[in-house]
Amino acid sequence: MFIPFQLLIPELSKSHQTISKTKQLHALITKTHLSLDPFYATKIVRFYALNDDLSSACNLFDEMPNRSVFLWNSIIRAYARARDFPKAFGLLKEMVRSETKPDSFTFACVLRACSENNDVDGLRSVHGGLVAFGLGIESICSSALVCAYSKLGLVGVASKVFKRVADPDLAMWNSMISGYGYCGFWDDGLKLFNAMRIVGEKPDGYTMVGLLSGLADPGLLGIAKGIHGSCLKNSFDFNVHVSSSLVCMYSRCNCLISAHEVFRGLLNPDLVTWTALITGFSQSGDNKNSLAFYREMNMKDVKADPVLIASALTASAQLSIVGPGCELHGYVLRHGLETDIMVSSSLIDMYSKCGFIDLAMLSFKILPHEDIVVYNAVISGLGSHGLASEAFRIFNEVLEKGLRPDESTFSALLHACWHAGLVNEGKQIFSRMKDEFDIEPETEHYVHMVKLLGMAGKLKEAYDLVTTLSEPVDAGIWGALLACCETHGDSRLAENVVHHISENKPEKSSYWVMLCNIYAKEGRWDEVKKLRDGMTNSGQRKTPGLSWITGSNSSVTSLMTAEMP
DNA sequence: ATAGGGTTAG
Repeated sequence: MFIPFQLLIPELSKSHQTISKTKQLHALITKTHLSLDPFYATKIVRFYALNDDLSSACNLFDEMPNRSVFLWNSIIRAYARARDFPKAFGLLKEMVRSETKPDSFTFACVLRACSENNDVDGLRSVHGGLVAFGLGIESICSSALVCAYSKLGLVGVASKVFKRVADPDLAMWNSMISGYGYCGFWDDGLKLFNAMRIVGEKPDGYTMVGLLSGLADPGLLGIAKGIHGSCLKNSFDFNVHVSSSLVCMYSRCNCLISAHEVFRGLLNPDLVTWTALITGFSQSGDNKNSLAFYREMNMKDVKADPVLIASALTASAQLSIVGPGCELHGYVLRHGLETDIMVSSSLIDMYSKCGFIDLAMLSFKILPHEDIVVYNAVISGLGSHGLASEAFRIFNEVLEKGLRPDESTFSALLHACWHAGLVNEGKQIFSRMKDEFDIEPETEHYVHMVKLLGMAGKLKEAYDLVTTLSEPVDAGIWGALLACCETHGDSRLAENVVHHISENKPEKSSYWVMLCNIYAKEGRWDEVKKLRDGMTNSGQRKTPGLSWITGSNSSVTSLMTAEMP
């Protein structure tokens, strides 16, 4: 097939071309010397980018003697979208030195790349660059800056940029409102929303989504309902993004009844909305309903994608029933999703949480081993089955591959050591994590260390480790230590720990119950009675779930109701 | 002539 010259312009005007047509168009403009005009090349670079053939796009770009802003922007955009940020950055630097100067669109594109790449330093330097080109208060650059800074959590800097813009347009208002939303400053978002209406700017769907995205606490349900009402009044509930945000927001606020209500009001919920609902139920602990909704969705003509499959697999893992997980595995195989990172790591996690570590390993073995997330899933699976040496073998594979372990990798390894009672190995990996890999231990790492040391009877060492932390120490860490005191019947240390906890979190009655248990073991019933009366008087009779610390709370309940000798 | 900045699940 050959493209005649008369068809060049019509073919270039299309929005998409196959890779073979793109190559023919490329050849055609080279032969006719139309490649001297960057207009044609710009179109073809776009086609290459849409076909994920960046090296051909780059060859064409390199051949071009004249490069317009359009041509530069399209090649930079192509690399930025393909997440080859070093190349996109390099091209921007080259462009700055060239005769064609970057414009606001060039910078907007690179700014987005910085935020997707979590590159704060890059962001600051691009910010400096665009100011040098006189684009510091230009609206496209400013809204891109506000978004990029807030996505990286620097909402203060974002708001400084915002305040310098004299007459913000709708996109600018929206960027700042959703910026506050990402960072959880819903109240600042709401203030800005009101300010926006005072100056007569009409909000749109983006504005509402931005406002909703900041709400993630059951305590904010009143505010949430208010914003929901305002969405209804303005008919924004017909916007799929707004309605899906409403479903997510109610799920985050743990109000699944409202999430479900909003969902049921939709004529045609899309995949995103289904996922919001299914994930919402799973995250609130109602995994049965989560899977029921997944089945309901399958009856309709909505096709699940990797994100949804991963979420449904997580729900099955939490139920520890392998049946639905196997069904999902079948779907994964039929649709060729088994190499997707999210899917495969949840599949490994599901099989190991359901007790089938061999099936987890089987899913792992067929994968191209190149992502730390998948390794973390398998290390954590092996560890929770007591197979610590296997877990360490996989860890060494990570290092041999040149992959960088992250905080979850170490969390999984420490957990593995705890399961297998490998105190020295645990201590060793804990220091390597800091010294060799430069990862600061977080609460979960300390909890694992305390459990590891405590279970081995090294209560004093565990206590010393906790006291090296700066106050306030997370109550979960003290709780883990207290559980170890309970196992070993060390009431002196337990009293000390409870004292530490009650300085920060006096309302946590479960810790008092554990101390109560320790006294009971020692037969100090007078102490038990004192504690129990004290708790009854302060209305703290109910014991919240302790399973995450002790593995079971049945002994606690029986003690609290038992008659004392 | 050309595309190019702001939103949603995980």
